[in-house]
Amino acid sequence: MEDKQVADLTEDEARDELARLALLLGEANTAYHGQDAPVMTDAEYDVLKRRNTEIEVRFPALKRADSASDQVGAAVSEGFGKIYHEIRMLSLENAFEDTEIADFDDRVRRYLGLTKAIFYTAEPKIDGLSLSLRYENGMLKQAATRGDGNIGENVTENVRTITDIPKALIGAPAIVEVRGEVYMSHVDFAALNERQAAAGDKTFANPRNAAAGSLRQLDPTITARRPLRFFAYSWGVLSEFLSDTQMGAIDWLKSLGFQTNPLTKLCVGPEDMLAHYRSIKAQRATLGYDIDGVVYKVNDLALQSRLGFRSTTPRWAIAHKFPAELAWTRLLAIDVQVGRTGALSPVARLHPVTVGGVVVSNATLHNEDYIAGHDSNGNPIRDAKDIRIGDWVQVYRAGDVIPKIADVDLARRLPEAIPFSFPHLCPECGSEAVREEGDSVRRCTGGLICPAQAIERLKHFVSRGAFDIEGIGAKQIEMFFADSALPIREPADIFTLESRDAAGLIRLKNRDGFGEKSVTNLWAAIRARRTISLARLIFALGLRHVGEVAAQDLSRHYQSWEALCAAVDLARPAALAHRAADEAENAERVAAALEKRRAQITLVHTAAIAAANVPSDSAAAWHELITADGIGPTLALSLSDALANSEERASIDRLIAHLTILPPEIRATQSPVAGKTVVFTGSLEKMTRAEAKVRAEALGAKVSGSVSAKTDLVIAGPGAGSKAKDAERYGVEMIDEDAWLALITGA
DNA sequence: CAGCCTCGAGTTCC
DNA sequence: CTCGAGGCTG
Repeated sequence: MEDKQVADLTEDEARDELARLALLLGEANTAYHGQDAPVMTDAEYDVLKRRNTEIEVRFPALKRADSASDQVGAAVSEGFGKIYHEIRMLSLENAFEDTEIADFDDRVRRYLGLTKAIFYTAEPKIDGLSLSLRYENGMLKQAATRGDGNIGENVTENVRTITDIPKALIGAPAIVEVRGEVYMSHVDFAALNERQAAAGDKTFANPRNAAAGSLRQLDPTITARRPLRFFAYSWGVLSEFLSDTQMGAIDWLKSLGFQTNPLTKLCVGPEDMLAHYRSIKAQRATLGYDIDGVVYKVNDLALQSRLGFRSTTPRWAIAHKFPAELAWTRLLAIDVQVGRTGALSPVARLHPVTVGGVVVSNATLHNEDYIAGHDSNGNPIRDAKDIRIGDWVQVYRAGDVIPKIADVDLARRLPEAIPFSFPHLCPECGSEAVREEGDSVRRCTGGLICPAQAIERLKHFVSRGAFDIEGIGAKQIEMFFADSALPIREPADIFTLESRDAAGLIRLKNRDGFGEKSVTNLWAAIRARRTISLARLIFALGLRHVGEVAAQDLSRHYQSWEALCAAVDLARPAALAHRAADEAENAERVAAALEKRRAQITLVHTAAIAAANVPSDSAAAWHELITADGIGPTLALSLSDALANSEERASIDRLIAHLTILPPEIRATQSPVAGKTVVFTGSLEKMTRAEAKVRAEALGAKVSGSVSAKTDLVIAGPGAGSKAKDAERYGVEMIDEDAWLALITGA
């Protein structure tokens, strides 16, 4: 049937064939996106996909809900449903040195205001995949991978085949989420690879990949034949909590029937933790499964909740990683890439070598000083080496991910090897590439003239946190940028794509990779993004120093694109005066060293003139900009430069013309301190300063360091000094710590 | 003004 | 994931 012409298929044959294709394409997609090796070439994939589309066109009624043709271009289906983690699955802060563990303990105790030693659990860090299991009324209901921490993949059916994971719990609360690590033992891994090889199937590079590949099988019967195991070590949502310590919770998980790691131990203070680390490290080879370090957690759960979280990691845990695996290989070439901001980044092309179970053929070389081994003044740089093409280099994967060069074997250096000369012209557009004083990167000055920068900025524009247009990813940007019939050269072009296509002679749908359906979907996806939040728009522009968070800050502060532009435009003279003053100050420093008085005097003079000519409303707009939350002079100047650049501005205006911009949502919060600016002063007795700040912010308050007319509330402990006086002077309400606690807990 | 924390921008492999 | 640097805190 596979070879039968589409025109000759009966309806039943077509249905079966679509099912077969769905399976094959699904597998290819999973393999392509996951950690597994690709199962087919792109060309083979295209042939199957085209056949799938042809059949669908002939038998529209048979089209499957999971049809691959619904995925546009190379954006392919995921194969698994998505599960939202009610409680985020976080990553851990990493430490490599013993001293970092003492630092961690110091930080924890300082934050809590404790001087005496505290208890930590220490357990091996299993090198597998984290998993969250949800039980309702004792029954396993859902299993999800970590994903990005917020949203994971639904692998419930596969997880049901893992014997270490109970399908039912006895005596458990109504809702229990258990978290832990899926892994494969060394023995099982070796046996699996032997079976795979015997059957002519691909073998896995390491147990971690084997576990990942097995868990992400679309067919649970395959997972069932893979020997996966599971250690429980944490939890998410619990309808009822039964312990007040980490160790107690682990014992509780064990009593529910989960495997917990036998090397989990309670330690007091850093020396004890390090001793257990060394003990685990010594046993590493005999454990029978891969571990990549030791995890320490504050044992007291009440303290854990006081410590809380930073943006991506808890403050109460740290992973102490084992030293990375190293491998020697030859450096074949050094290429220089150009990034979105014009940064020239050197990349090492290596003779392929296996490091930690993965074949590495590229490695980052950071910047030109890193390759030279010293900065532009000849001072040696920490960890950097004089690296030359042809050298034998030692490679490792930092954090087990990014390949880096650890060392160079000077004894094996060829006598003819010469130091790498870093280009001073952009390799992509030939513009001059300059290094700002004190900057470690050299940047192409070509701006949007440089094709590399233009492409990278477009890729950023359509990326996930920005416009996130389904069907236009990095690949499609490359394609459309080079396209002569239907080009995308700037963001606005994306929104004129459909009308240009309609008017064009060569229609998009007639070309490779785009069928009728995918074109329709693409237009729908683009239209859907004509309405966009202000924050996403600002972020998408890809201005230097303006990332996702800064974009949100700007959005929240100015509420509309017009208001933002008006403020930035108004602040322009003040911005220029600020820069002039900066340059004058720098010149002063240089002048002091080199006695270049004349140049300095000129700059100071220019700065003075610039400052004198700043209208007061401009100065006010500038002041508001740089005092807005999270915005400083560097970011403000970058923003100002971008909007004052006529070409850039015109390009942005062309884009805006196609958009409906949504103002930021006002955070609906009932807390009595929401939106208020509060200042803590004096000593606090029931909590530390840091805790107080975090709690206040969680309730929507803004915590400031100094009292001003804008302050709404001052919380004064004993020993409050000048800030209490300021509060009186500005007539700001002042309360003590107890009143504050009553206020926020009463809420 | 120094040190801490968070953010931005860079990169690899599959 | 990590480095460097911007912005904030003490």
